[in-house]
Amino acid sequence: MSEKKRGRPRAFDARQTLEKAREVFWDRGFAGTSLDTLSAATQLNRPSLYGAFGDKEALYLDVMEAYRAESMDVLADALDPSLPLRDNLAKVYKSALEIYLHGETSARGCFLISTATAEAIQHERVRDLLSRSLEDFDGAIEQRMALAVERGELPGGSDVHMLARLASAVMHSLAVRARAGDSRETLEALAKSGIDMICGKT
Amino acid sequence: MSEKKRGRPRAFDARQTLEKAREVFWDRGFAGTSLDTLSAATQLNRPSLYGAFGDKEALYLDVMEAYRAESMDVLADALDPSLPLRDNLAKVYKSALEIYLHGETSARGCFLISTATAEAIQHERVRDLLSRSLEDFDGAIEQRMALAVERGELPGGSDVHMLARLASAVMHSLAVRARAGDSRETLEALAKSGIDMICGKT
DNA sequence: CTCATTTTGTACCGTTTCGCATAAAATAAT
DNA sequence: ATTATTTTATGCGAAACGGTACAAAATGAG
Repeated sequence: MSEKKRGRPRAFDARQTLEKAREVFWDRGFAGTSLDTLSAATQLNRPSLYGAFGDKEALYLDVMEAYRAESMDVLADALDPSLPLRDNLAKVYKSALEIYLHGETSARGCFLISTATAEAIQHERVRDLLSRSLEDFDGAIEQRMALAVERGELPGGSDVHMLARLASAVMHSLAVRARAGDSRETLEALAKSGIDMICGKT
Repeated sequence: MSEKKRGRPRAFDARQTLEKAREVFWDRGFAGTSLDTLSAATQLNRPSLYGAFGDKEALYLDVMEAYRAESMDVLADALDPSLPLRDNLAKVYKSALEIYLHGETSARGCFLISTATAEAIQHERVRDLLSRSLEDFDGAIEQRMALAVERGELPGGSDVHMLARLASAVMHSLAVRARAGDSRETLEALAKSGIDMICGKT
């Protein structure tokens, strides 16, 4: 690791650059973001962007992948098996809303649902990465729910496959509604109802 | 009505033009669609588009509004109060999937969720119309559910406000997943689980 | 020091973009 | 027929677009 490379050293951090690029894509979408805007936001001129990430689609895919990976980390955290399933779901929705409700002019919602869906038809690789992201999310929740059945937190014979996808469905709705401008209170109420519906009303 | 106008008559039908424009926006998103593409799809040259609808954003808003209105018609149909609530929801999801799963290269999902969310931050009027569309949808379902409580289809004291929003949440998820490429079978299974969850299992 | 290698910054290229100016065409009113 | 009015069609123009060529700058290797 970290063998010193030969030529002129980079004057930027790739990770930070991806974060800056994500901010812009998040607000304006993929097609709505120009390389000039990206260049300004990242403080990198276009040739440097190309050298480091390739063309605009490749950069966008990198940003998507980083978002997916971070989301899975946050999810894994929220699904801590030492907590009750109900608390797990509450943490999942709470951390999601923390992300969705952040934004400068208006709440930005989920990066993938708000921007990748728009490109999913024309850009197959975007669609595939979006699809994989949704699957991974469902899978992690399902895994935790399977454990909940073993422990008796959920009734034996529960369809954890579908329960997990319903839990994700509530998240998808939170994402869309946040982007549409719904208030935090409204969204928290939906999250709470979703938990009650999945785990039983106490 | 239909008083003959003075000048040269239009050689196109505004309604059909909006439908053609919608196809293009649906596949490519708002920012990803150029006026040339719209012009080709609608068989109208740009000045005619401008004369009839205004600029690209105004045209997109017209398309959005038409989609919203049609969706509400389809929804009203599905919510026919002479049917059981369970059948209503089944029709709602079935008719939604009919729309979401149509597409040339890939399933297009919901026009609003797939394309309007991307623009919602930068274009306030898009965000507002998106928000109103979601509210109207929720409201229509809630109204039907209130009736269901009166009739004893749902337990007395049911929180129809939240139940309706959970029913919508399943739809939002169907929309996102359809756009991501999920199969019809997968989506129908989610719809069925959603109905069971809301109306009770059987 | 010299050279190879990599990144940076400027400047540019060809294309596409949105929007409009202008004139021709088609109709109703007079 | 002439005029007023509206739509159509061609085509322009300035700006923005994605992408790259090229030279200067900054490092390690020899």
